Amino acid sequence: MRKWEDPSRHQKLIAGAALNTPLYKEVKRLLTETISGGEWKPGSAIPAEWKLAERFDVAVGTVRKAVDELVGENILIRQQGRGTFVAAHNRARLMFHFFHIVRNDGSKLTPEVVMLSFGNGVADAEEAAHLGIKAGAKVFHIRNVLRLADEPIIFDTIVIPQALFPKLTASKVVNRPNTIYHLYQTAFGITVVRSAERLRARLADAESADILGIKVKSPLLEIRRVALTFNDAPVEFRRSLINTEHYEYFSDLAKTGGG
Amino acid sequence: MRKWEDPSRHQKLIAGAALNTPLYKEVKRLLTETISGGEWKPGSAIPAEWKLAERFDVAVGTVRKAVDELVGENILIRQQGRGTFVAAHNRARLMFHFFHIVRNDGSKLTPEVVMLSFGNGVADAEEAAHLGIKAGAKVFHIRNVLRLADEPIIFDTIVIPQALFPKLTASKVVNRPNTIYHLYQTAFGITVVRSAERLRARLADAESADILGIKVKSPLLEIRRVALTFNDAPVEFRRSLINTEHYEYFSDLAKTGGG
DNA sequence: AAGTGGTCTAGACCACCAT
DNA sequence: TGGTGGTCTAGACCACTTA
Repeated sequence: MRKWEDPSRHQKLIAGAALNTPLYKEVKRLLTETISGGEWKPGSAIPAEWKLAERFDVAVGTVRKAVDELVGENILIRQQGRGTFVAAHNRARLMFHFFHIVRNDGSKLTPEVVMLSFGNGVADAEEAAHLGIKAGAKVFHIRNVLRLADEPIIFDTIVIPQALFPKLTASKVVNRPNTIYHLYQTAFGITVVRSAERLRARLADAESADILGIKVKSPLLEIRRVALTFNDAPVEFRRSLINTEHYEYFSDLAKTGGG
Repeated sequence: MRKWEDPSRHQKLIAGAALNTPLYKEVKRLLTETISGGEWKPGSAIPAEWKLAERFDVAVGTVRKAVDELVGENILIRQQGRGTFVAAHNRARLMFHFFHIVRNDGSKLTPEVVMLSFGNGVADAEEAAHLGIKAGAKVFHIRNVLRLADEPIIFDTIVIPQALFPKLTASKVVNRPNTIYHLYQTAFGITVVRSAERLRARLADAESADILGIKVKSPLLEIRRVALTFNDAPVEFRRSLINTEHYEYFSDLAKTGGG
């Protein structure tokens, strides 16, 4: 009997998943687990598709469909002729997927990050809700100012649970050789895969006006971002205040799906 | 000779397309042309996949890959057991893909649209640039206030080229039975398929403060949206001013690709 | 030349919908 | 019961990278 003639192997592979789960969804889940479990490191290649097909005892086409979705979610990266790689955080990736500020003329600049403070603290109600932890749980608060073209444009407050980032110190943050998401990934094994953002307009208070070098009551764009890892588990809550006099936030939706 | 043994038929189908264009991209282009050309109307089913495969002389899998991308771009809608349909504009579609305002608690309300004015005019430099027309070209200006929970929250100014919407009148806009994008689609054959948005914070001037029932110099979120049809051709430029005291703009990126 | 992903084909069977 | 999309398989060949 050839394998596609055996109706039970599908259920065997699934082993506890919901009934009627497509095989490729199950393969996708196994791939995701293998990545988040650390068997394949960020930046390295995963096995060739035919090897994965053999390992999971499915057809190559089924593996391809699973990989297709993970590529669409920016978790894997395909390179024709080279292989398929686990996405690693670097400046280019951060700028492309997580930095949505452009100058009025549409050009995109890389910000210079200056840390203002690093502190131990506890989560307030809002922070706790966004991070899926209890109010009062220990967190780190990191405040940065982001400079574009030598002007302070963005005032960031980052909140992360101490439980996820044990023994993080200010010096580790300041002396990181790469982006902070790269630090999360390499030092704590936490990969940020997507984010959800909420935006509103507000007036600058005394502190943010001082930091951004503008007048009190100037208009500011406020972004609240929750950064998520696999299975939509929250990792970081970030509040950004942006002086949009010469910069804008852009949201190009769709365009993800096709070519 | 079986058809997959004939290496020339691929180039035959492409007929002038760039070299090495994948077949499914060509099929996608033909599907898009057939839709925008009006052979298949919004809301109606397109032929079954095996019929399309026969019509284009390709395998069903190739048709599926082309349709996959158009589904990802919200141009086609698949319904298992029923068929594949050309996406039609309606309230649900508008709310899901083009209305990104939620209440602070995350709930989404349907706005009540009240038209303030409808006028002939000419495009200024900014409007012309966004619409891909010449400054001074004739446009319609439509101003609306959008009410949520009986409060005026959004002040919209819509700019559309008269060349694309000949003989549009205020009464057609006011008496439309459905959304304005549905009107574009049914009365002018123009289907909005996606949009690109830029956001910033600004202070309310006298007019917007009056319309939104807030104080002058209150903070407002400004959205500039360009709505696009097939091949990214611009259709509408819209400037929205939003009172974000109790409402927010949300941007959930990714999540498009996978499930 | 060897290895990888990208495309294309062909056909089986399943799940769902309308009738 | 017939028709549709959804899944899965199997295998061919192409395009690209690396050595």
